[in-house]
Parts: sequence; structure tokens; C-alpha cells
Amino acid sequence: MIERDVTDSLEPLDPEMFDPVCPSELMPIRVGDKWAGMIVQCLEGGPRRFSELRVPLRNITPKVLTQSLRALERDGYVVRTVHAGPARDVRYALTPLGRTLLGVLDVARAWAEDHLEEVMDAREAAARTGRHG
Amino acid sequence: MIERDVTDSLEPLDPEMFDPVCPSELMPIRVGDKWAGMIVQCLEGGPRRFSELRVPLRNITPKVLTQSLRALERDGYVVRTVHAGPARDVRYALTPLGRTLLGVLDVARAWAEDHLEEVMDAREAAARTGRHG
DNA sequence: CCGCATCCCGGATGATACTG
DNA sequence: CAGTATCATCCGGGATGCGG
Repeated sequence: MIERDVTDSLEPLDPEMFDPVCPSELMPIRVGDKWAGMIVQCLEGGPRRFSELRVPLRNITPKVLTQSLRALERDGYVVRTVHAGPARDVRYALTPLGRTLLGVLDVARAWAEDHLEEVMDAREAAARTGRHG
Repeated sequence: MIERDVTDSLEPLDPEMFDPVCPSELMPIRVGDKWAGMIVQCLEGGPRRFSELRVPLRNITPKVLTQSLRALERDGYVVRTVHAGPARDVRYALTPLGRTLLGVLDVARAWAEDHLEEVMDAREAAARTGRHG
């Protein structure tokens, strides 16, 4: 029998959840700040701890992660819960409002699958002909 | 009979097309850079001239508009056409790829209508309780 | 483990003035 | 009309280190 209380975690997040090679600079659609979209996706499966989030968001510094989380909290997308105890236990979870962003992210992903290659081609062509960089 | 050749314009753009009071800083979904989404909407009805675009984008400086347009051109969303002649005539138009962004913008608008008020409330509540701003 | 403080850099944005 | 050039500014993002 599998138990799940406040003390244990969900399945660990895939460290390779986000392809570092993915041309995110080509992506014209952004949700929140640079990390907000990825954070929201990390929280889709359930509440996560600060350090858990740092794994898929490779190299994110604590400061920047805190900034993004605070902004998400301030606007009502995320709730921060502190379970008091011998060891500090902080979890971040999506609110219903935060979950509405998942739909938007799906639209963004679908758009990317359909069109991102065209963007790559256009940018490459532009680079060859000069004029843009 | 209504004629429409290259020399005349479409209906002029509504100068109040974008509410300056609209809480755009609350909006978590962004398409392209700060101005790209608005530019794409301006071009929905057909090709537009540089100066036409400046009207609804009140206060945008030529430099910034040029930057946004160049970026949109570079990535294949917009084409720039120069009709030679006595008076210089430059038009910007959406490509088919650029038109695919209109759908995304519709999704963004729909999301905003459904949820932006919740964000306002959350932010206001956060401001009152301190901790965020 | 979680998060804040400080310092820093580069890019995005803008004001102003000038040009073909 | 359709931009360019220059300078100033602001802010996101990050490195590093400290504190509860």
C-alpha cells in the first residue's frame, strides 16, 4: 500500500524536463517572467519544495527562484505553505487560478510544435541575407 | 464601387485601440516583445505604414517601433514592402506565419477576460498584507 | 534547507535630435 | 515620410555570501 502524507514527495521531477538546447529565444509566447512558465509546469503534478524545483531549472540561483515564486504568489497563481516542525518544510502549489495557466501553456506548446521550425528558417534566412544581424 | 489599390489605406486605425489604463503589467501572457502583440493586431486588417502604426501605439518612439518591426521581420511574422515612387511608400504586413499569432492573442484576451480580475484582487490583497510589496 | 542582502552586468526601453 | 544616431535609464537576471 502506497501512503502519501505531507512528509513525502510526489514522483521526483525529471531533471531533463526542459531541454537546455531548446531554442527558447525563438519562442514568441511567454507566460510570466523567464521562469514562471517552467515553474508552473513543475507544479502541475502537485506541491513541490524549493529544492525540488531547482533540479529541472538547472542552474537557477536561489535568489531568482525566490523572485519568481514571490511574483507568482503575489498574483495568486501559487500558494506557499509552511508546515512547522523540527525540520522546516515549505511547499509551493498551484492555485485554481494558477492551473488556468496550464491551458495557456498547452496552447503555447502546440503553437511551437506547429510553427517554431518556420521561425528558425526565417531567422536563418535573415541572418544569411544580412539586414537583421 | 469601392476601389482599393496600393495607394490608398484601409480604415484608419483607432487611436484608442489600446486602453492606456489597461493593466498590462498584470497580464502574464506576452507575445514577442513589449510592442509585438499590439503591432500584430494593428496589422490584422491589412498592410499599414510606419506612421499609421504610431497612432494607436501612442508615444512609441521611431527607434523602438523600428526595433520591434525588424524583429518581427527577422522571424518571419511581418514583411516590409517598399513601393518605389515620388513619395516613399513603405508598408508592413502580416505573413501567414504572423497570422498564426492572432489565434494566440485571442487566447490571451480570453484568458484575461476570465481571470484578470482575480489577479487584481490577489495583488491587492498581497499589497495589504505586506510581504510582497 | 530556505531565503535574504549586496553588488553587478547587459539588454530592453525611451528621450531627443538629426538625416535621405 | 521613414527612419538613424546618440545618450540616459531602468530592470531582469545572476554571482556571491550571510542568516535563521
